Amino acid sequence: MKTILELLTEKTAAAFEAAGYDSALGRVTVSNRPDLCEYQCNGAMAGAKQYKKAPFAIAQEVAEKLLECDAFSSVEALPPGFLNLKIKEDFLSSYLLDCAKSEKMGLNLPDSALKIIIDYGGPNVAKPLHVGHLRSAVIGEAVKRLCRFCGHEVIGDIHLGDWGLQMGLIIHELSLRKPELPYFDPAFDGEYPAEAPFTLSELEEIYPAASAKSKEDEEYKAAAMNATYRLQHGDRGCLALWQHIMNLSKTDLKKNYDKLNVSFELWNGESDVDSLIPALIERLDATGLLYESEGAKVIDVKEESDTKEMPPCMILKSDGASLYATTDLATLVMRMDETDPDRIIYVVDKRQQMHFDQVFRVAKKTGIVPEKTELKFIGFGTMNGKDGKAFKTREGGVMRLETLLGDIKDTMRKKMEENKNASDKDAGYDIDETAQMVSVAALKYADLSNQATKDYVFDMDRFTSFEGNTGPYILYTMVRIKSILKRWQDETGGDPASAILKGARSPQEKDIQMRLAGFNAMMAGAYEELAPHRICAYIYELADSFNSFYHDTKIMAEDNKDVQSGWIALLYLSLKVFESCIDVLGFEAPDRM
RNA sequence: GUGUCCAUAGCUCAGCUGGAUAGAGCAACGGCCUUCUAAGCCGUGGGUCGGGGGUUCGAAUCCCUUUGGGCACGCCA
Repeated sequence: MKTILELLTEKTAAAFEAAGYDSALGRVTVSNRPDLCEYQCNGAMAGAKQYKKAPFAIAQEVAEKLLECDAFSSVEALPPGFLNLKIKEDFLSSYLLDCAKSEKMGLNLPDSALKIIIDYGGPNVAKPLHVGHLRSAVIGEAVKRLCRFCGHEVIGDIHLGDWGLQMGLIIHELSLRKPELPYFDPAFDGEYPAEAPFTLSELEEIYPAASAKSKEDEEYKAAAMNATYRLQHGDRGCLALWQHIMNLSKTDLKKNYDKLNVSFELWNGESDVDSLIPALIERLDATGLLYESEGAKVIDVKEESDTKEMPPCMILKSDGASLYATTDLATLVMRMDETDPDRIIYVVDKRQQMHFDQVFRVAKKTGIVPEKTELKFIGFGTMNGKDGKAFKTREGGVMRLETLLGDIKDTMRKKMEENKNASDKDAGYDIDETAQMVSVAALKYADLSNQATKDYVFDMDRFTSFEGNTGPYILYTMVRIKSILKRWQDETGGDPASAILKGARSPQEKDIQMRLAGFNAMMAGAYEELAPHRICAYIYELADSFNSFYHDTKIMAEDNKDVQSGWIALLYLSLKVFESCIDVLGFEAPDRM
């Protein structure tokens, strides 16, 4: 269905036309002076030059034509040429009734769903998740859910880093620590143990230790590279160890992503495309675009319109080994082959912008990805600490995601215990579960409410205080709504879903209705720009409107049951909108907090 | 050096594609709990939108210029 702005624009456009002006001037927007009117149209000013006429005169003529309009209770022309439009209460409420009846609150769904792959997460196995992985996971998940909510078929792919030197480092370090293991015996041809010869925490200690050694010791590094080579060339022992590492690591990753409400449909990694690389090279070679430069194999990606220097994309190193770009291209080959998507969206640190520019150009130029498939890069900024530098622990180390989430949860729990009142002792109220929900909301909302492309400051104290524009504020608002709906249901036995929305009786109520009426346009805009922060801004404003209304209106104390059920309908609709929004953002609201 | 992104209240950020008096939150100050959760509500103070030009009826928004910062620029991923 049409957005309310589209409907109102149709009305004013017709009026412009009736008055003898271009109907394109009739664009209606939400008023930026809510004290004067709800909606406005500035077309008279835009058209003044074209018609060589005072904008105020045009506005007056158009206002004249809108007197009989069923949508506006008043239309006022104001100098220099504003057209101030006040909406009729019943026009607004009947629009909302239509929205409520539609599947997704008035959001238009596409005729045919696009097939979209979202590449996000990108953790390395054998390394714990840290705050550097947070943004990709949180933003990627939100973008995935946003696309899905807007009616598309979406596949999330974690794109594991599971095939590089890091694996060789671990294998080599293990061979030094536990040389007696059968994996290191070339003569061994029996079954390897099913149980991994190390624990997860050992693994997490081994990698940084090995990495540090390799930086100081050339011989050590060479041995690790050799282990990498053996792994990539099918050595049984190496592969078996690799499998152990993968199993342990994936289980742990899953557990941590679960806590964040993040999940992936595909757990593919670099290892899955390794076998495709030889064919990829042949294919690239066959295009004639691949050539040798300084010993390496590269493809030019310069374009006429470039304002900057664009280095060629390196496909093979001078020693013949593959690179980052190679696996990314091979991954594209696989994705086109298996899924043939209409769009692939990468949610990656913005510092990798140029790399992806190069990969995308090679993919298009060589036909790996056809013209019709859109390759989209969403680059996000760094999460900084209060000092403006990359977020660190107090000791200056990298903070694990688990620790961060745990700290927020602890603070949260304390706060809940302080606020505890008698009714919270009821059965079915799980303080731990609630603390978990609220902390996830706090963390995700803090991230998503900023524009993805910008760096942002993560201030632990600020986000655990839970005041103002925060995830918990949104949840708190929803809890208030849920609480009233439940009481009303208990007291009247009515079903909130069948309560009928009425025309607004107060400015606060009208404010909520207007915001609800803007839901479909907001969501469509957020999808268009792949911008979750627009959703955050929207629910914050909706929460603000609601809380103001809540304060002034004693819903349960209302004697007029007709009026009361109208409010219940409003609350029910608001809750539906809130729930849709936070579901897209990737968190949930408890019933109480 | 080249390119790119950014600069808005003391701090953290919005600003819906050029509109009226630039908005929130935090911090500061003052009010509001015998009635649906005070994680809330209402109010006060706080701005040369980095500087300078330009485009036009009108600019935080578009163009040029300048200053200060972040980031990226072939054999890491």
